[in-house]
Amino acid sequence: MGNRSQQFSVAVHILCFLEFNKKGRTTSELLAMSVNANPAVIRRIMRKLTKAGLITSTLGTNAAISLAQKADQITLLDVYRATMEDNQEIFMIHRDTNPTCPVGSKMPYLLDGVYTKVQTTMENELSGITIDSMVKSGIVEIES
Amino acid sequence: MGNRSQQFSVAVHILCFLEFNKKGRTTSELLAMSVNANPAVIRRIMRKLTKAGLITSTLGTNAAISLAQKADQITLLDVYRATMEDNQEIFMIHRDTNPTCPVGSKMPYLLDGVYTKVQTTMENELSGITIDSMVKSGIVEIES
DNA sequence: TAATATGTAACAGTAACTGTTACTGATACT
DNA sequence: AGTATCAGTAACAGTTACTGTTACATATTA
Repeated sequence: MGNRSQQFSVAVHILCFLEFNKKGRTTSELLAMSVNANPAVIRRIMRKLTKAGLITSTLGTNAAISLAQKADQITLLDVYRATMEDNQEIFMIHRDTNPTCPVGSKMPYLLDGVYTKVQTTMENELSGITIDSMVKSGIVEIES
Repeated sequence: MGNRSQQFSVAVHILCFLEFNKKGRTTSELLAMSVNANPAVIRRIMRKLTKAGLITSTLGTNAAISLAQKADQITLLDVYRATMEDNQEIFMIHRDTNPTCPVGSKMPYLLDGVYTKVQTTMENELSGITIDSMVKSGIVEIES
């Protein structure tokens, strides 16, 4: 139970790093060092962020990764949508209930309604937090 | 990613069933039929609900399961807390980051703050939904 | 052409949940 | 007393998903 994947957190980490180091050149190996994970893991998450239009990357000797949008326009909802691709739902619904039972036949529908409401609230909260605000609030002291 | 466990949903199902069938006798086998799952699965979840003080059960020939509180006082937050015991956190944080990196060293703390805020919002939403309201809104037609 | 770094595929290891069986223990009815 | 019933619990297999890792293909720059 609970969300066992750390991809959302690592994705936020990557984006914050890119914003923090925007004057320098960021590679997947550098990100891997900051996150303390394998470069392939970073690239696996990068693929989703690229697909979602949040980052861009170039190939070759001077390859570099950078934000595809301004940091104050990338919200945690964008990151959530990008990393949670398949499993967008906050809670899993047991849909294989007994269709002949007055309760069982209606539970999936009922839960759908309730979870949608909760999730919308959560997403509104996420949409109010930007990468820029996170970096500025927590990782500033070195930049002048 | 996302929450792969259906225990929260099944727990809500169980509680709604108990409220709906409060004039009858509910057994774990009856619940298993409504949920369409093995009775042991039901009992596994019942254990958590009992521990949290949401249901009571008796043993013996006429054993029965019933709500330990009035249905309009049991909220989905109670159910969430009961079933998510260990994994209360909505998102997993990658805590094994690089302590020598200005970004990596601060990410876990930053994410803690953000996630706590989001989770509080979600929990407030859950605390506004009761078992009684769910049953009344969706599973009423048979009761007069 | 060589070096560098991303893109991608494949595989093992691990963790968690569900499904299932089987047994124990408590209670009520005969 | 004795038996039937049903909750409580433990144990195990099967499945799924994520992380960690290696290896290779691909694109770009020097």
